[in-house]
Parts: sequence; C-alpha cells; structure tokens
Amino acid sequence: MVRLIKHLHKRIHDDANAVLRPWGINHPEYNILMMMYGTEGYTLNPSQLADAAGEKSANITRLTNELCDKGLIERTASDEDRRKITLTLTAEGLTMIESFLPDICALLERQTVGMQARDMVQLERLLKKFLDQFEGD
Amino acid sequence: MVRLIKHLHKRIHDDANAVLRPWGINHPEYNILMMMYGTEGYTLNPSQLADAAGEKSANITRLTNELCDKGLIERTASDEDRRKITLTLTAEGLTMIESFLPDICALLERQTVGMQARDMVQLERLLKKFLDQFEGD
DNA sequence: GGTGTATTGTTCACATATTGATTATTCACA
DNA sequence: TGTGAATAATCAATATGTGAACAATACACC
Repeated sequence: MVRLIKHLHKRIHDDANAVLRPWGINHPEYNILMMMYGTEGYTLNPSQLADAAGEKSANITRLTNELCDKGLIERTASDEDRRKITLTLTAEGLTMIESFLPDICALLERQTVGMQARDMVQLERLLKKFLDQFEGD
Repeated sequence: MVRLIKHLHKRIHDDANAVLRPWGINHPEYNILMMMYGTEGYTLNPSQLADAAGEKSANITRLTNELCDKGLIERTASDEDRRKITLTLTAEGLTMIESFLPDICALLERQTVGMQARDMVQLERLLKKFLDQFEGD
C-alpha cells in the first residue's frame, strides 16, 4: 500500500514534468503558479504557499527565486506586516499558464480516461479519510 | 487529488523516518532491509531491489553502500553471473529489523485504526487501478 | 572462436529537497 | 517603553534523487 502510493506519486510527478518541460518549468514550479492562479488577485505569500503545496518554506524560497528570475512572478514587501513578502503573478506568468493549460488538461484527461467517475469520487474520499489518520497526531 | 497523494506520500515518509530515527536509519534504507527480510535467504541483487523499491540503480548503490558501512548487509560477487552482486542481510541487520519491528507495527496500527478493513481493501484496489492508467503508456 | 549487442552495477556531475542557524519584524505583557 | 517569545523569510550545509557515461560480463549469432 505504501509502495503503491510511492509509485503513484512518482508517476504523477514524472508525467507532469514531461508535459511541462517545453515551457521550461517543472512540477513544483507549476504547482506554485497554479496556486497563485487560483487566488484572488493572483497573490500569496511564501508561507501560504508552503502550507498549500506541502513544501518546506526554504524550498519555497528557492522555487520562487527561480520563478522570479524567469519573470513569471514578482516579489514585493508587504505593507501591513513587514516580515512578509507578497508574491504576484506577472502578465507573463499568466500568459504562460494559459498556454500550457490545454496540455495539462489533456494529461489529466489521459490519466483518468479508464476510471469511472464514481471510482474517482470514491478514491478521493478514501484518500482524504486515510490522510486524516495522519493529521490527527 | 494530485495534492492529496503528494501530502499522503509525504506524511507516510516523514512519520516512518521519525519512528526509525532512533535506529539511525531512514525510510529508503528501511525499505531495502524489509525487502530483503521478506526474501528467501535474505538475499537480493541491486537490480531486483531497484525494481521493487522504485528507486534508480544509482540510488540503490548509494543506499546499499551506507547499509554495508553500518554492517547491516553484506555484498558478495555472484558465482553464476559475475556481473551480479549478491546482497545479504547480516545477523546484525536481522537483529536490528527485529528490534524496530514492534515500533513499526505500532505506527501502521495507528495509521489505520480509524479505517474499516473494507475501506483499506477498496482504497488499495482503486489505487492500483489508477496506477494502471499511468503504466499503460 | 570472434563480433556486436544487452545487461549489471558503479561513478560522477548535477538537480532537487531538507535541516538548522540567522535576520528582521511583530506581538504580548509587565 | 522595554523585554522576551513567536513568526516570516532566507541562507549555508547537507542529504537525497536522477541522468549520462563507463567498465565488466554475458549472450546470440555467424
């Protein structure tokens, strides 16, 4: 069971990387972009990202550095709390997201084509339940 | 869904590492030990391990090096095929496995206590089915 | 036998992730 | 106001994972 999850995780990760390679980004970077894309004002701070993405904050620093270097997001100091940093999608970042979205959707399509919708719902429910076991320490 | 699997994978990995730390080994090393423990003669070669563990062979080399250094397994050249290497659990390795087994079982117990046996079977079935989607490229 | 090809395991260089210490700031509270 | 604890982000060191090139051996085939 543990091995099953490990394999699945690896495959998902690798497949996503393969699809994203033409755009010069990898799966973790994609995750960050998509989380910002799904946010009011396309804006988050590093610690919110760390929570949502399940990455360590040190890792977020590295990943967002790369995204900044590529001009996909922007870093600005927060006014309300000067410890915080505000990350915002740039127009360039938005354009890129919308350009790879079709390919990503096709990937997700491919990955689920053999599963009944009912199975997917069921799987998600059980995964959540299982994960709850862990969180409850 | 993808994030769910990522989180779950991470939690399983981290929890196992936490339990294993007192013995000075980590989750990947534990996996290797357990695979050998579950084998006739406590013996495998690196490529079998790589397949079973889903690690790259280069990684297996590093991990088995560490286990050799710690005296938990032994490397010997294979007679039948001189390209191959035979990895065998040492008495020391066996002793260690049997010493941490109770704690590992307790961990697994904790992780599944809230799940019905039926749910676990179902979850495993769906995960396998989902994984098949990917393998079929 | 000799030759080309596949397999096994290792090594090295690089990419990616985590840990622990460090800096700057905020907050609670006397 | 000043002091200590908590929080946000970063940095340097280390651990972990991967890909490409390599050496040694086996195997198929003529």
